[in-house]
Amino acid sequence: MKNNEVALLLSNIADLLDIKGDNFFKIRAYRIASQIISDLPEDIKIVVQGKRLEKIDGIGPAISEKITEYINNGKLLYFENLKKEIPLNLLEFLDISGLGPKKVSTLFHKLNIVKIDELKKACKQGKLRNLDGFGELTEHNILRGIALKEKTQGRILLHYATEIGEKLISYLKESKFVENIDVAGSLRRKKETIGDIDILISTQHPKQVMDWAVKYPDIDRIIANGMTKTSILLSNNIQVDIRAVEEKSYGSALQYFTGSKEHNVSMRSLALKKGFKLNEYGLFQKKNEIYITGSNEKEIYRKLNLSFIPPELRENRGEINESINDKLPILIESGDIKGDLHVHSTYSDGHDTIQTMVKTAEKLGYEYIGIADHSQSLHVANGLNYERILQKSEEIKKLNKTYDISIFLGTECDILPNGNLDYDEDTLELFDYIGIGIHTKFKMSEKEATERIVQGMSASNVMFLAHPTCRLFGYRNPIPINMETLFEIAIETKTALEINSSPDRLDLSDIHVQRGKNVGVKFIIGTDAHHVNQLKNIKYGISTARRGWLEKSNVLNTLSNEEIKSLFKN
DNA sequence: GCCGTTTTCGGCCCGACTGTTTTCAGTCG
Repeated sequence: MKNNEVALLLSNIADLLDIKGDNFFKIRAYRIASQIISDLPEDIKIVVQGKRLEKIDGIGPAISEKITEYINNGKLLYFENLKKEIPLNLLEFLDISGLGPKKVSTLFHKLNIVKIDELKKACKQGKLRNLDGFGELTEHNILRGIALKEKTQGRILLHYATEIGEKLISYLKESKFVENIDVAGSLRRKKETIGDIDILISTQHPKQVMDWAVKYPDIDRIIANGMTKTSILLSNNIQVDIRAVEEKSYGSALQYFTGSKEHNVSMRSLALKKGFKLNEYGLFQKKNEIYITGSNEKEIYRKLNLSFIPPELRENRGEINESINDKLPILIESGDIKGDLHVHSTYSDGHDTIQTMVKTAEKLGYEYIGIADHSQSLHVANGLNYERILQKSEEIKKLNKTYDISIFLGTECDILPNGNLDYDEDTLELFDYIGIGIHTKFKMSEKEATERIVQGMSASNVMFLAHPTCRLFGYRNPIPINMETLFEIAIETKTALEINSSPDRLDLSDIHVQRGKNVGVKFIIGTDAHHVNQLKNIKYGISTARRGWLEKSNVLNTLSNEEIKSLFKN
């Protein structure tokens, strides 16, 4: 699937035009188109073949023609020519904090700088300070920006950002001047990776709050420090933006700082159409600037005749239209989850005994838990052979007599490189239910990966496919599965696709979840817990499910104990 | 470059902070 490739192409065009100094709105049109394509719920190739590109809102004749040329020829002449004018290398400069398109353009046209090393050298030699708009401090800031870029690997994972956000909030709350406080930005939207952490505060004494904020013990340096906005860089290189507003603006500020940027642009356009003006200080009458509302976020949506849009949906993927028509999904919530069917124990590579896992599951209020250990050929994970499955089965039978919660005997059976499952049919009969997954030989072509998975899912009685793409953030790329085929076979074989809640997996991703939902795929949210503390990671799987627009009815483990049992051998 | 229940032309979200200026451009979110 070339969706991401096309999205990158459009985004590169936007950046190059930006450096070139082209029309702002034209550049924005390319950026919007790029996002639309990266969020597209189907294969771009099929859309092009069906001549349906131009029907997509935000894609007009010019961009449609360019995408079509790229899909058909594997190349776009317009882009090739653009690259001759502005070297593609320069796009890297835009990631340096403090450098934007205008300065990059000056660096290129006045000093012919196209590489980071050249830029570093020029800064150190003081060659930038005489350029228009540059000064000594600019040189210093660029060098610091480069150092930061080299040190950090970009975005941080959701669970890590969540922890840091919670720590910051409890510190900031120590100030008696803080009234309301919330995380905003991508952290509130629960994106799988977070760029920086946004925190919003309402207060009548912004100066005192900001003074307290910059005394946070873990600070590397203060980037900006104003009356309403402070940015700090933590010693772990994570940037935190803290904003302070008055009580009467808290709701509109929360709406604004939660984003996404694209969602906000659409919201503000909608407000303008209805005769309002929306900014972080409130919703105002357009003509006379009279304040209408602002203290409560829900009220902002209500006044615009929209049903409330949960933060996880605010990505400008059609949520505003659905909200206008009151057709937003009723998103799944943590209380809907009735059990976890992807849990490991000391029988394979888990850290804790079945009993320990069961006790915690009971505390979480679950009706059932499924212990799905690894299969025999996965020696590194102490996979179970026939005899040890029987032994485990006996233990589960005994525990079932002692606990109110139902304990199921499951497996996370390997799909071997040849597509066969790791147990024969007789052995598979021993389990209450069967989960399958890939844990070896990840290097495959799309054809090989897809065939391997299709064959695995086609075996009888498979309940779910665990961590479908096998990705591990910062460690392993997703295996190249053809998603459309995967969805088709999932529906045909009644196999659910897992949303793996492990923070470094979150697999399937939100986009794929939404695509699957649209064609009728069923999902299951599992933690893959190898330690009792990991059972609580279910919240990250739920976040992904919510970002993929899932309702309770799309997820199998929202079913009651009796209902889920009836699915086991179907 | 895209879009239209005011418009096929003329709009397109909007404010804070920094650093380089001497009233504002660039960057950021």
